[in-house]
Amino acid sequence: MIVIVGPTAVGKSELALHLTKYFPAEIISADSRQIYRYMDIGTNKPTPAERLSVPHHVIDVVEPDQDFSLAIYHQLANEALKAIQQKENLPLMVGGSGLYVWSLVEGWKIPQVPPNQKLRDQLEARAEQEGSQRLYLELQDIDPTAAETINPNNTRRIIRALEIYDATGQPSSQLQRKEVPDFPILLIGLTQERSELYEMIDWRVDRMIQRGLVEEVEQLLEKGYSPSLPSMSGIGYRQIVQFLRNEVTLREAIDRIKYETHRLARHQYAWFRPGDNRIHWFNTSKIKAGVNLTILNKVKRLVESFIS
RNA sequence: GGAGGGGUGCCGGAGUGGUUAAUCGGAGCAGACUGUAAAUCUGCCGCCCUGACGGGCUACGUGGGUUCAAAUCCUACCCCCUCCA
Repeated sequence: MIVIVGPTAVGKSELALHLTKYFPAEIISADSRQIYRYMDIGTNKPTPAERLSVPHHVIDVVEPDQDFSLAIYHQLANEALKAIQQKENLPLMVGGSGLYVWSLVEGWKIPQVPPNQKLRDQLEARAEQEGSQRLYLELQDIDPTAAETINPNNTRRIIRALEIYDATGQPSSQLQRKEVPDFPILLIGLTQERSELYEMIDWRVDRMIQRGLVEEVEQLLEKGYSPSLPSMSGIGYRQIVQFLRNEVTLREAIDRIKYETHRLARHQYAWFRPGDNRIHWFNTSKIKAGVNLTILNKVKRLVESFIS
């Protein structure tokens, strides 16, 4: 499997599409937002034409009001992977959702404990009243290892750890395993100087507006999707909803989308570190239109030697 | 021409004599992460020295002044905004 990682807007998809011209590849998306149907512009999904020319997996897999999670992603991506491998095509994973990427690349075994909404509501209410510290103390008691890595203020993660204990009687830290995949993986990372990346992001956000992001959000609202859904809380959607409710001007909404996307890019670097030597990094700084020929050729050679 | 309001750190915006390098928000920087992950959460954030404690320097439009002490009071000047004409 080839995996292309990096922050949003560096040109991962573009590079991937170029590669599919030279190799019989199919793309597996590792993007936590492109999974939602009807959310095309704001998530910068590949175009219908692109998706017609190359099979794309794990895109448009759920309705905006359906639950999604790492575990579901893990399963879908694994199924796609097996199917591609059976066809003897080259699986090409592309995406910026670090959690999703590493879960596959490192072969995480995710604790099979689906969300227990009743328990969650209950614990959330308690956190509200008694403070998350109280829950944290309980977690320390039953799962000290997990408690060590969870901040006492991070109610959401405390609750999940408690939820796992509630369901299995075991500390979540005991259930976390890795099973390294039995096939070789080539990791390619794209990076770019920070200020240039921010410019690319800003440009792309402006284009999303031109392409009709506001209308896309209006349509989602018309279809009855609540702004409080996780899907609608994604960057671009949340801010446009605020604009449509007259809480901010369009100008402000656009600025916020840009800033939030900058933050997203920074967070993505926490998952894909330029110092991580498992990743073959390519710097696209100073290159106007994303991926240029030099980099494409280098990557091509790398892939060629990898598959031979 | 007349009346009034205001100039604070990258931006917005508190603060009206000392405990203020200056609440808070944004931006920026750094980090955690195994069923919400574009989520949730954490740290830093004037400059210089220090790993940290701490120390030094410069700061609230500009120049004077009052005071032991001023972003906060007085004064002159510059600039901005609103209303009336």
